[in-house]
Amino acid sequence: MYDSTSTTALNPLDLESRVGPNDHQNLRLWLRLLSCSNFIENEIRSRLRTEFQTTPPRFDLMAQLHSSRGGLSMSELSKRMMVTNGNITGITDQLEKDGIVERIQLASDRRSSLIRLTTKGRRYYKRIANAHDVWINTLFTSLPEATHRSLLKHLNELKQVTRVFSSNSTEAH
Amino acid sequence: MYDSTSTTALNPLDLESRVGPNDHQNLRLWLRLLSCSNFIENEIRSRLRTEFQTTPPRFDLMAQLHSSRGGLSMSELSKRMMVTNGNITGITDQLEKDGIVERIQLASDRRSSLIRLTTKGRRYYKRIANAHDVWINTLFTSLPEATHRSLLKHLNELKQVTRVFSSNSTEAH
DNA sequence: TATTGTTATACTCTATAACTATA
DNA sequence: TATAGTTATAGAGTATAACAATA
Repeated sequence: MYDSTSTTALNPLDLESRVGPNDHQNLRLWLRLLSCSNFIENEIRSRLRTEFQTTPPRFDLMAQLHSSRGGLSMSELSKRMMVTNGNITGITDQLEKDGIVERIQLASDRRSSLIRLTTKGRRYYKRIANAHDVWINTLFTSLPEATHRSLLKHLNELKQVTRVFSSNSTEAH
Repeated sequence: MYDSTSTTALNPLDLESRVGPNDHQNLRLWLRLLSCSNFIENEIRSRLRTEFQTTPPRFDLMAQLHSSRGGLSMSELSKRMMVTNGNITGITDQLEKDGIVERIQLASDRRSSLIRLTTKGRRYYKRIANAHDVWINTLFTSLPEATHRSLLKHLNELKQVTRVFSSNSTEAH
């Protein structure tokens, strides 16, 4: 049974251990989601650090820039990464200092600038992204195809549902 | 419209936007999982802060203690929360200073101590946990029952799969 | 020798707000 | 007036390692 509250070798004590038999199914689902996500994120954080001396936020910023060849504004990065402008400035400063990204002044709006990967940055990003792909593929390798498809579909539903919720309560932070 | 570049209201640009058409399905699944989890976690972090002046790690520590009435050792907390002993010491210090937890010296092993919620701590925890339940229930409320069940089941599979992976490569950190 | 927990340190991320310069 | 981005600051989490006390 996938949902036993007792602990076996396959159900180690972790974040989810805090749910009791009377807890809501919603809480149970949330903790399970969180513990999956935290676990994988910790693995990745650790490898990014030891193998590439970088961090998830920096890697995410590079990935966002890589996926939009023309570059992105600070505000756009801020929205996508769901952190404040000030924090984007900080991460961008570090990456710029290392020659990985550059700020391009815009003639059209002189308040704004476009952030882009440099050539060096693009090479650096690709090396990390390749390793990252291997990590993820290894992690997910023995997940059955049907489970994979189901998760992809249903997590998308969850995403829609939570977005709607939040746009009602915490509009545009 | 919260977004410009070719995105519908139901698919806003976010972490997941960085996947391109050629990216692996595994990467796609991971980013979807991460963006669900981050989004909910951000909501909760924000509410814990503004409504209860606390943080997810502190709340998690309290929850772990609450679920095991007798209390837990620092090492046990460290394992469950997947952070180092030193960090558990820090969080415990803060909670102890606020009178929420207490350290109980053990006669059986004088190196170790048992961390327990105080009476005040238990009351405080219950207030937060109740609010937390409401938040989670609200977030998940319009998720169809079948989707819920499917996610619960398949996330458990994912959990097993990733655990196995990690115990091969990073035994007992 | 190994384990429990503490201390110290350096770094990063986060949140908030005041500020500038443009629009 | 509103927006883009910067600066400043305080606080928290994280990783690492050295350490003391005990097993």
